[in-house]
Formats: sequence, C-alpha cells, structure tokens
Amino acid sequence: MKKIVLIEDDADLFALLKYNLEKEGFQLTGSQTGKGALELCRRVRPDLILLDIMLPDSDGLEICKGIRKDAELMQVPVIFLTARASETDRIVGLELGANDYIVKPFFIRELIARIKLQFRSQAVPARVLKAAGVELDRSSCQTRLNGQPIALTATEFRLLEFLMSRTGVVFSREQLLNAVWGQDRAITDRTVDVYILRLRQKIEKDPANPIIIHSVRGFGYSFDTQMQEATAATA
Amino acid sequence: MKKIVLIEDDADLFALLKYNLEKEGFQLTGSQTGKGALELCRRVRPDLILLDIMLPDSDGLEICKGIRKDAELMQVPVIFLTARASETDRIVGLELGANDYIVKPFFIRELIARIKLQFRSQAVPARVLKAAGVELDRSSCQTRLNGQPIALTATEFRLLEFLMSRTGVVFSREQLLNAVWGQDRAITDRTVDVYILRLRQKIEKDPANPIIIHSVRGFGYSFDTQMQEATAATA
DNA sequence: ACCTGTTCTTAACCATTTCGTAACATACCG
DNA sequence: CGGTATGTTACGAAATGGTTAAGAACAGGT
Repeated sequence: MKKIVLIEDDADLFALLKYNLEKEGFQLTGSQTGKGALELCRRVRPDLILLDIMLPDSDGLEICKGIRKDAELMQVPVIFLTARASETDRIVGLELGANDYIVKPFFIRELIARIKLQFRSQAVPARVLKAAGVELDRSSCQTRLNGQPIALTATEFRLLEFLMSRTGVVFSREQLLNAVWGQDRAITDRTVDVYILRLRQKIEKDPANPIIIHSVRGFGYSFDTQMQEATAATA
Repeated sequence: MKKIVLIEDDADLFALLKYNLEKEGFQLTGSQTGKGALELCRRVRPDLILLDIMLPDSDGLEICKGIRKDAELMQVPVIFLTARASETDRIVGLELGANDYIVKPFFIRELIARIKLQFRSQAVPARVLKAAGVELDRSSCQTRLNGQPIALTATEFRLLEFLMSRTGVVFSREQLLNAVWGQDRAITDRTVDVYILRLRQKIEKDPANPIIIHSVRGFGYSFDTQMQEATAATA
C-alpha cells in the first residue's frame, strides 16, 4: 500500500482529500502546517508527497527544497497544489524538482490520476512472458525454465516468443514461418517441425510427451498450458 | 535543443502548437496521421513525444504501446493530448507508460509547463553510471574501473554509456549504430564488434570470457551484470 | 600548412554455432 | 492396410562473432 503525505492548511480540503485518497486505497498522513512537514516526511517515508504551495507559516517551495536535499527523501515524487495557474511557472521554472502540480480547484479524480501517473512512470515496464514455468525476457533475450536459464538460439527464441505471446492459439506452419522467419523466406515448412522438436527438448520435462507445446494434427502447433489430453491417461 | 515529435490530426491545433513550441525553443517535427508515427519517432529520436489520443487512422494508445516496446524509444516521455477528461482513466489505468496527459482545450503555457516538467524530472538522475565496478561520469566524460581511471576514446565512451544506461537490455548492432554513431551513418555493423572487443579489453578481467558485456548470438550485445550463463540442457 | 600520434573503420581469417533439409522412423486415421 | 502427418536424426552449408592488422581520417601542437 502506497503511503502519501499531505501538507495542506485548508481544513476542509484536507479532510476531503484524506477521505477520498483513503477510499482509493492510499495510506494518508498529513499536516495542516508547514512547520515540521520535513520531519513528518522523514518519519513516514512516504511514496509520494502532496504539497500545498501557499501555507500560512511557511513556503511549500522551501519545503520541497528541503525534501530534495534530504538523501532519504530525494527520490520521493512531489505534487504541488497551487491556487493560481500563474504559479506554475515558478514551480516548473525553478530547480525544485517538482514532479507534477495541479491547480485548485481541481477534480479529485484528476488528482488521483496524477498520483497514479507518478507511481506508474516509476515502474519499469516488464517485457517478460511467463507461462508454465517458462519465462521469456524480451529485453535481455533470456529464457528461464523454473528459474534456471536455458540456452535458446535466436530462431528458437523468436519462435517461442511468438507462440507464448498468444498462448492457446494454434498456428499453422505457414503462419509460423511468416511470423518468425519473415514474409519472403524460401524454406520448407517441415523446418518448423524441427524447431518445435528442439524447443520441446529444451523446455518439456518429457519431450516425447509434450504438455506445453502441443501438436494439433492437421493444423499446426500451439503453446498451451491449459489443454487437456483427449486420450485417457493410464497410471 | 530538445526535439519534440507531435502527432496531431487537427491541422489548426497542429500549426498553433508548432508555432508556439518552436517559439519556446523546441525543435518540432510532426505528423498529422498516426500512420508512420512510430517510424517518424525512430528516425527523429525525439526527447519527448506529444501524442493525440484520437487519430482518424489509428489509435494513439496503440502508438504509445509501440513506443514502449521499441528499445530505443522506450525511455522517451510521452504526453497524451486528450479531448475528454474521462479518457484520463484509460491513459493512466492501462499499462501504457504515459508520462503525462493534458485535456483539450488547454492553455499553451500549461502544455509548455508540462513539457518542461518532463525534461526537469528526467535531468535529475544519473549523472554518474555505476555498475560492476565500472564508473562512468557523464559530465566529465571520465571512466573508472574499480576506482582506477581508464582511458576510453570518444566512441568507446558513448557506446559504453549507451549500454550502461540500459543494463540488461540487448541491442542489435543496428540499434547501437543508430544510437552511438547517429542515424545517417554509412558504416558496417561489424564495426560495433571491434568496439565491443576494445571495451572488453579495457573493462573485463578476462576479455576472452566476458562477464559484463555479453554477446547474445543472433541478437546483439548487452551490458549485464546479473546475467547467468545458460548451460546446455543435460539429461 | 605540416607533422605526428590517435582514433576510426574496414577487410580478412578462423573457430564455432546455427540453420535448413533430406531421410528415416513412428504415429494417426479411415 | 495404405496414406498422410508428425517425430527424430544427422549432416553439409551458411551465418555469426572474435580477433588481427592495416590504411584512412582525424586532432592537436608547432
């Protein structure tokens, strides 16, 4: 659960924001004065700070400067709440390290959207396909089976990637050739069989009885973890 | 000078934005269709992308997905231009990697503020890249290995810098040439190999068995300290 | 402008790995 | 049983990447 610190002197707005943000699932701590705001932040270690720029006893901009100087808080995103659009220039122009701002009056949903934006852009988009114990990382071109790295050649990797990107879908050899080998190739469709074999040997527990990469007679192949065997199993 | 790509189908708005953003000192390229937007971005290498969400021929959200999948554009901030506030939920909620959005109609100054915000928050981190005992200082262009300064040529430095700025990501020779040598070069991709070799000789303990700069056969190279060698499957 | 040492880029060679195919073996189906 | 689809094996061809060497381009000093 994400922790947010709110520094806002207007009691009504403070209560309104607290109510709505908690409803949204955030853990809210706050202060209605600027004094001690920094100490509060250091204590709480929030994931985000909402900072009113106009405070009766101190300046929001000063507090932000303090945050950026503090080694522990340096990285925490700060969203300013400002009363006048004309202030945005100061917020953005100065080297304050503000991450965003919002002009009062604003819609709560707008604020929530901007809060989520901060959390989102921090998260590195995972480019990993995962299914049936097989992990395929598109950025590092690595493949793991139950955590253990396995060596795939480039073509094997691309084929597996394509199959895993649409699990459960059966592709004909023709389609696989187009997708993995390219449109203007000149190779036999039986080549696909060989690569399916190689993949099975590398990722199936029992390559002779594949349970991940299935053959669909007359149609093609599919990566499918759900598929049930039609024939009765013997024990 | 910061380069911005603008994808906006409304000709009037396009012209208005182009005028104002260029006046502000940005270098603007753009397209009024969604088609080819990705190619445009790849060619221009913008520092920021402004993307209308509603395009006549394609979906801005799809373009954004494409941007996030492209290794070279992955990190470029995207600001959405949206016609309705209700769309913001989609922008933020989905895993699109939008960095900000602005609801039409908007004040130009507001947009400019948000653009600067992106550049600001970007500029803060990573003056020094550090990994696997390699320290690379972007401002002084100095490199150290385990504290000891090592001499890199300009190209070696840029290549290492690019690889280190995205550790774990595999780049093709083509991508590295684009990123390090520039898009309108005319050199063989094997040149990359030679530079990789030189970097290895300078930073790897055993250049013949590199553990920092990895070759990923069929794909390219990556700077990766985590990578574990995949052993051939044995029974 | 000239010299000089550095850096850049290419070409070539070589060891390996990977690719694609044919051939053979086995399974499935009516 | 015959015919077709798929599994498996083995092998030559092709591609890939590491490495070396050498000329071209460049930069800095004089």
